[in-house]
Amino acid sequence: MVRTPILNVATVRRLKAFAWATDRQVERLLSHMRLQYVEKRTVLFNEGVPSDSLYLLVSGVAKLSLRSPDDERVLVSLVAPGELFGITSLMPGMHRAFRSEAFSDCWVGAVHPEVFVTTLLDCPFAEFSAMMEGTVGRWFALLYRYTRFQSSSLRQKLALALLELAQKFGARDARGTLLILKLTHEDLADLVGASRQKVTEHMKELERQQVLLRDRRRLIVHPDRLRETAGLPVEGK
Amino acid sequence: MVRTPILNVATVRRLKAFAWATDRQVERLLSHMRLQYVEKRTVLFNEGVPSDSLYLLVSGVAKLSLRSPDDERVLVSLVAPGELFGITSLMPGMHRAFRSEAFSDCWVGAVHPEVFVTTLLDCPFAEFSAMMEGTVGRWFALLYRYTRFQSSSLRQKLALALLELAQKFGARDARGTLLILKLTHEDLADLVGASRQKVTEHMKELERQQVLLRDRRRLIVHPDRLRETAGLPVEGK
DNA sequence: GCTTTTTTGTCACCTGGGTGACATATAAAA
DNA sequence: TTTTATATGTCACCCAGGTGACAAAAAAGC
Repeated sequence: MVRTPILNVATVRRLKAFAWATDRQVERLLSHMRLQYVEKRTVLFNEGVPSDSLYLLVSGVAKLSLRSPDDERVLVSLVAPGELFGITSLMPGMHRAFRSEAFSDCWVGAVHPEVFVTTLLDCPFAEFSAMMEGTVGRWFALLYRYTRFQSSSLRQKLALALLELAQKFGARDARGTLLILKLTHEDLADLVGASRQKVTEHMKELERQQVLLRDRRRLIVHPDRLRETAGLPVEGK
Repeated sequence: MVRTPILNVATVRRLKAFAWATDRQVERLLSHMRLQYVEKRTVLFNEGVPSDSLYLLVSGVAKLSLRSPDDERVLVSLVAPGELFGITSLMPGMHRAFRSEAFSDCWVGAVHPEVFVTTLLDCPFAEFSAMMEGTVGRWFALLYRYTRFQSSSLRQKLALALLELAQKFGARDARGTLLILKLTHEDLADLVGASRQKVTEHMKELERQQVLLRDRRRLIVHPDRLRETAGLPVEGK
């Protein structure tokens, strides 16, 4: 059996966690923290599930990963002792963006996000949470896209980028979603990190496959088919 | 000359900005907002400069980009009307991560981050700011790494990943920074999205170039040289 | 209208990195 | 120790995507 570590203010300070909080705040927070032992390779939470806890890594190394279209694991990040993780729980109704599992045997402290916020910030959780969503929510979406890029072909990257654009700049249209934006192939190339020529080739091909069409210099995309070519689960099936 | 748009509560609601805020809060916020016209291609802020304003895109399209090692521009994201951007200003002392420029002619509203937080959240800016840093700061670092990946060779990606690991898991050592972590080449490959074999080749080469060395199964890296191979500006020059 | 500039489409050719296969070295288990 | 499993090193071969070059088509100016 493994010895349970002592988790008090001094330990927290050594870990350099919650550096901005007062001793009193840290103490209160610790009194609400459930300490748990997680054995190497054990999954703490899976991507896509509702997120109801915030975690502090006390010892060991945790791992955040993502399942790619072709069913490979992308290692997104390794979490070091003292780091907070599982922060999707700070945004309202947001599901886990990554899977988290123990990279080595770990001790992890779990708190309810409400307790975390109200203890350290003295402001209602709902307000803080909405604020987070409104400010960093989109950045999170960006991170999500970029982590997906990692294991994607150019075709898939294009589809992902176009999907994001459709969400931001799309207007419903009889033929699909119209992008109210004049984009050159070069812009798209810069966005997905590819050469202009290859983007032209793939766009032609996507057009041929009826994933998108062009009306003069405006794009009309078909989000469902884009999701399919991007290797994402298609909505409603 | 261009007509100045009217920015009132109704407009804000139409833009779906600050959806969680009350009318009163939005009104107060607007009274502190400086509206400005930004002509296509004009730079609003540059990467690396101190960040003292938070922006709301009122109309037009803004662009966030990044200069890569080989001096190319990576287009990180296009900002749509109603989006907040420049959110590094919400974290204490953080500099701009990206350059922002007008992709088309834009109207932009600027506020001081303090005003933003205190108006919408009723909590001291310093506390909120520290909280943001402690929770989403690291995610921002991740986004930074991934956007850099976009235009990097495998060698550079490896260097970037190792640098991040050195920051998180590094311990000073006579010979450099020791990573207190047992990593296989396969782990590294998953982290940078490459094949195990190529990682082995590049690691050998980095070892030959004295960028890193190995003591049994532990890595000792030389951060400055890593920064150099990653194409990042080397500290202190 | 005509001219100039920007964007698109299509080549042929090159290269970084993926793949499979295998030998060797190192660590863990017995 | 010996055995077994896991990691590392190296190769030959293939392919997605980069590069340069140039023609055709659209836009933008005039």
